[in-house]
Amino acid sequence: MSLASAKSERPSRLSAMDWANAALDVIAEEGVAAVAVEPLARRLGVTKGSFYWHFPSREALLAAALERWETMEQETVFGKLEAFPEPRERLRNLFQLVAHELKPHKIYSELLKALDHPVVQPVLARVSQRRMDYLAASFRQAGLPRLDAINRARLTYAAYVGFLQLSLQLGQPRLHHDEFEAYVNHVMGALIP
Amino acid sequence: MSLASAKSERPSRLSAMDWANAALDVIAEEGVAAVAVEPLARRLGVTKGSFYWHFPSREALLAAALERWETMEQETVFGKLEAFPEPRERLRNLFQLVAHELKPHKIYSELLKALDHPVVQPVLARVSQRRMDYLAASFRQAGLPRLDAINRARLTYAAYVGFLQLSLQLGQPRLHHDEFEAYVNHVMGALIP
DNA sequence: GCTTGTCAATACGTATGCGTATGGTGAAAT
DNA sequence: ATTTCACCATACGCATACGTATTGACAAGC
Repeated sequence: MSLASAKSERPSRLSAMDWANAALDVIAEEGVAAVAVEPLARRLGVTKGSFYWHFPSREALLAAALERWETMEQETVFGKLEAFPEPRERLRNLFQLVAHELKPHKIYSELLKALDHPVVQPVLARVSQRRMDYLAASFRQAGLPRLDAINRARLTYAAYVGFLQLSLQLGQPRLHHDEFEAYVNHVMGALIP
Repeated sequence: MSLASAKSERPSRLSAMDWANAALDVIAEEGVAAVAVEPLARRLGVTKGSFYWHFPSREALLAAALERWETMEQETVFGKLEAFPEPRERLRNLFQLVAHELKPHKIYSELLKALDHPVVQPVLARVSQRRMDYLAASFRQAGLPRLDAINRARLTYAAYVGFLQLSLQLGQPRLHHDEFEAYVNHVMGALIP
C-alpha cells in the first residue's frame, strides 16, 4: 500500500487523480451508473464539498476517469504483444492474454453496458476501433486477403465482446480451468488461419 | 392499428398487458433503466394512479414484461427453424434470420446491458442457455464431436452477442447492405463445419 | 336509479441525486 | 505569528423517482 492509494487509509487530502481512480474502481465493481458523487465521497471518507473543488461536475469526473483508462488500456494490451513479430503467434498470445487476465476487462465490459452515455460512447468507439484495426492488420499479415482479414477481425472481436458479456455479466459459461483452456483452443483453431 | 395498441389512441382504459407492452417498447428504445412509472404513465396518457392499480411495484411490471418477452421470444426464433431438418441448412438459416431481423434483437441487447438487475438476470440466463443448447445440438448433428459442438456453440453465440452490442449499441461496424452480406457469409464460412 | 367494481386523478411523504454557496481548517509561505 | 490557499464540511435548493392514501369518474348489473 502506497501513500494515498488504498481506500481506507484516509490520506488526509485528495487529488483529482484519486477521485478518477476511485471512479474507475466503482465502474469495475458496480458499473458507470454507480458513479455518484456522494457515495464516492463516502467511499473516500470525505463529503461532496471536496469533490466539487476538484471537478465541476459528475460528467467531468467520468471524462477524466475514462481518459485515464484509455491511455492505460493502450499501453497494457498492445505493449505486451509487440514482442511477437510472427502474426499467427501474436494472435495466439492475444487470445491467451485476454483469456487469462479477465479482471482488467471488467471495466471494458461495464462500459459496454453504458454506451448510452455520451461521454462513454466515443471512448469505447475509439478503443474498439483501434483493437479491430490491430486484429485486421494481424490477420492480413497472417495471409488473409484484405476483406477476409477485416471480416475475420470483426468476427474475432465480436466473439471477444460476446464472451466478456456472457461470462462477466451473465456468468453464463461458468467454465473451470480445463474447460476454459479447451474453449480458448477451440476458438484459436476456428479463427486463426 | 387495433383497438388499444397504439400509443396515442387513448383507449380510455388500460390493462396490465398494455403496461407490459409499453414497458417492452421503452426497453427496446431506451433500455431497462428508462422504465420508470411516471414517464410510462405520461406516455400512455394517464397518471401513476393507474399504474399502481395494475401492479404493486415497478419490479412487478418488469417481471411481467420480461415474462411476456420470454415466451414471445421462444416462439418466433425457434418456430421458424423447425422447417429445416438438415442441420447445416438450419444453421445457415439461423444466421440469415438473426442477420436480417435486427430490430427484434434490440430488446435482447438492452437486457444484456441490464444484467445487474436481479429480475433481468435469470430471464436472460434461461434464454441464452436455451439458444446455446440449440446451437450445440445443431453443431452436433452437423457432425462435430460433442465437446467441439459445445465450444463451437459458445463461440457462435458469443459472436452473436458481441455483434449485437457492437452494432446496436456502439454503432461500430456500421455496415451497408453488401458489406453486411459479405460479413455474414464470412461468419458462416468460419463457423459452420 | 342505485349500488358495485374497475380504473384513474390528486396529493402527499420519502429517498436520492446533482449542483451551489458559504464558512471552516490546517499546513506552508512570508 | 500571521496570512494565504488548498481542501473540505455544512446547509440549502431543486429535480426525479418510488410508493401510499384518498377521492373521483364511469360503466355494468341489479
